Amino acid sequence: MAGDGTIGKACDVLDQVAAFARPVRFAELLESSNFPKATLYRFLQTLTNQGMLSYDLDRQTYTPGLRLVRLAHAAWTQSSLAPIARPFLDALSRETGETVHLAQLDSNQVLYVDKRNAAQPIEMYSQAGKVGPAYCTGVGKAMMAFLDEAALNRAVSQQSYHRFTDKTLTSEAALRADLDLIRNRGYAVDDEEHEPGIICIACPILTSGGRMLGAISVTGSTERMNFDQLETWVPRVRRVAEQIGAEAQAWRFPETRPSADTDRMQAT
Amino acid sequence: MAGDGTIGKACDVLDQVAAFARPVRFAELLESSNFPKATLYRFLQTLTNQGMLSYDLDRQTYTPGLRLVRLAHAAWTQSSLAPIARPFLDALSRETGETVHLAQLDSNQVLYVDKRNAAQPIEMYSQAGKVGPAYCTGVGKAMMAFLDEAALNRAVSQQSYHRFTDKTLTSEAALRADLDLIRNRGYAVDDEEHEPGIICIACPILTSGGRMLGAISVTGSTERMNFDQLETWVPRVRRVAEQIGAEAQAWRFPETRPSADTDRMQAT
DNA sequence: AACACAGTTTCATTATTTGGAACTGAAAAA
DNA sequence: TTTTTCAGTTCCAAATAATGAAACTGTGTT
Repeated sequence: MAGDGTIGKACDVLDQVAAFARPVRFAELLESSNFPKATLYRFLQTLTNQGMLSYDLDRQTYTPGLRLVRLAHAAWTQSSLAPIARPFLDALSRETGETVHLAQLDSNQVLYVDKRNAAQPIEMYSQAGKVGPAYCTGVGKAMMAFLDEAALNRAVSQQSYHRFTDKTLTSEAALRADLDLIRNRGYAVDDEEHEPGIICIACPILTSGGRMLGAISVTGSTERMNFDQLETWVPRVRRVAEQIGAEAQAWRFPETRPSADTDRMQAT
Repeated sequence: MAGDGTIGKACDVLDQVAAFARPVRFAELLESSNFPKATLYRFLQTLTNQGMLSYDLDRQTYTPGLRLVRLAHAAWTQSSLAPIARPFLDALSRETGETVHLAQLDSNQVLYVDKRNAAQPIEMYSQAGKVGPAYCTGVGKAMMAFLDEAALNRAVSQQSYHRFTDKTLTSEAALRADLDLIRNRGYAVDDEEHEPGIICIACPILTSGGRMLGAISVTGSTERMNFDQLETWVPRVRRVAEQIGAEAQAWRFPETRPSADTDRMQAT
């Protein structure tokens, strides 16, 4: 994955800082990277200077910078399916009363780009941007199943196959078998493969040409329901996925995108 | 602002793509940048390759990439005041029933990092990441007023002073005068300077050492209230700002940050 | 068939990055 | 106090990567 000259290296550094998920010291980064001291130092300086990292002078620590938040807003608005999918997610969430996720694939990981939570309806951004494993989540498998062969091979080979529960698929072969099944029936299932007690169904979002754009899922808990009940929703979820796919295809390009930023700022 | 070697240029390109706020063609970028064709081309390739941009093969357009969303999640969680401020914003929003903003300064612009909206309580991430002008918003002025002299000079000189309404402060002198006032009384006011009908009060968030971290505001509309009513909330807002400042100072560094990622994923 | 034009590739030149090593300053150990 | 240690910082010749003018490609147009 690495290695586009200077820019690639700089991105690696960003990822590394982000990966710590807490403020990091120079020394810690030095250890976990394989850049020489001076090189890493200069990268950190430059990135900080650019606002891609932020440096706490007192504690001498780095964290990802706010400029990323600004840029991500644009990314979320333009590159993600979230603005298009929003009304559909709202509807689906209302109808099912369950947690609904919208995800896309990033570096063969699941990137959650939007969410509706049954219980606690706030909590949005804390989820958008979160990543998860692809091989043991409904959305992850739904997406992988509809990649073209080359991309699928890459994706499948890059999974970690960590055993989260005793139902987790822990081999490439098992995953491939499940993906074939998913491709045939058109939806994926997560039967407590990632977290005990959590089950879900997921449908891929595809263009009419068959290109995979993302996936949506409805999640439930085994305490409140079983699979048969959850699968009741499959036709509805599939239909929503189709609608999102169709809109995504149509939407792109009224030359100036109408108003992805939906609500008036009213800020101050 | 520009010019840290290759990395700086790459960041410029990212900003440029983001600035279009819609998918952009190569030619459009070429026109608005001053990079030579081949140079710009290679930057776009590399950034796309890294997931910092995404490229629509069909339409031949670039948009900011999803990797930014992933990185921003980390930035928001770690570098912003949002996780610390969350409960305070919730409370303030409940008590006042008005729109509440949390902002920080990024490139001398206001970056909204969190929000509670009176009317429509969802809508979070669409706001987090949005930027606004500093010289004509409550939070912007509250923050600028408490910058140290060097930073303040830079900030003041970089404002655009565009006249949004006939109450907008449109000169450096007028702004500086207002900032002095704000510094003395400890809070800022936006009297329809950005949008007609929208008024707000804002308090800076400071460390005990006086370093400015951000600001919070309560916004109202002239239809429903006047300034006297709104200013009733000043002591409360100031207190919340102080609490957030104190927590921010304390929080940073239980060596492994307890759990910035608050809620269980339950994803799939 | 000829043209126009957006997008892509090439390659010798130029400028930047690189990283070993030496330096600094503050804090811990003697 | 003096010495040691070590994280963080600076330096500079060598190595590498970025540069950009110009040539090319291929798609869609006159």
